Amino acid sequence: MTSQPILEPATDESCCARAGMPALGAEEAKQKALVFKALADPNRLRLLSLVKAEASGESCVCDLTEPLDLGQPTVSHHLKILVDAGLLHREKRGTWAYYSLVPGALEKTAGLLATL
Amino acid sequence: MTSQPILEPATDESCCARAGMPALGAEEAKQKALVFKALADPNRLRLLSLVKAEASGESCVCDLTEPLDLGQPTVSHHLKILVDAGLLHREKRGTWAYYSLVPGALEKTAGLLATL
DNA sequence: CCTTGATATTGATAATCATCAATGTTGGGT
DNA sequence: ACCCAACATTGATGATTATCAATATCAAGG
Repeated sequence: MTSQPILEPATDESCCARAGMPALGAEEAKQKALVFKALADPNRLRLLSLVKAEASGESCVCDLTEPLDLGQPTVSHHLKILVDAGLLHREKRGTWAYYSLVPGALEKTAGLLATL
Repeated sequence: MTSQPILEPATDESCCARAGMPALGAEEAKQKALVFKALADPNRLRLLSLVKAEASGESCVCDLTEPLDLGQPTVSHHLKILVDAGLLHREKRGTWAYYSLVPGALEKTAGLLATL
């Protein structure tokens, strides 16, 4: 059940980020921290980098397992975390699962830092 | 001893980030992950936000303890992590310790995402 | 000096996390 | 129907981590 993207929760209740509030609320902070948690692991950063570097824009798990020197279940686990964070998109075609960057997700994450 | 800033390691051996390398190396990834690890906690995000929101640009620990509903040692611990990551600057004046944003650190962190 | 107040550090504990081995699932070929 | 290949899930384990209580440091005032 743990599969709702964090980065675009399909809108909160209010339309835009808080107007002139003094500081980050507890709930907002928890949401934003989830995205950074997804980035807080070297192997996940490398996964993002590998997917981004792929000319076709997408990579399957088998292409990502070897360069990271990790087992396939571990790679799948990391990819799931990145998908749940809204950073990667997963598309299954046949036996393969293709992962690609969610367009604009990295930029949006960078924006989270600006609106702290 | 764990007090070297990550965000500006005073230069690696080579001058600039890798030129046309296919993907993030293991060592680079570990360094970048350290910064995101520092951001991967709701209370630390709120600390950054509180410091940023302060008109004077700096906050002492006593001002940060109450709004987060955390004990003073815990806040000090989080602040240390943010300082070690190169995000906050600490200046001790008298009995108080004043924390302020390192200029450009958040922007530089955002840049890390662009150069994945 | 002695006390007080503001922070930092240490030690302990419960929770979270990264990893792997084993197993489950599912789609394509024979 | 059967098997194989690609991927996901589960369970277990060792390593980090967030937190607090207790204690240490350290500067300013009396």
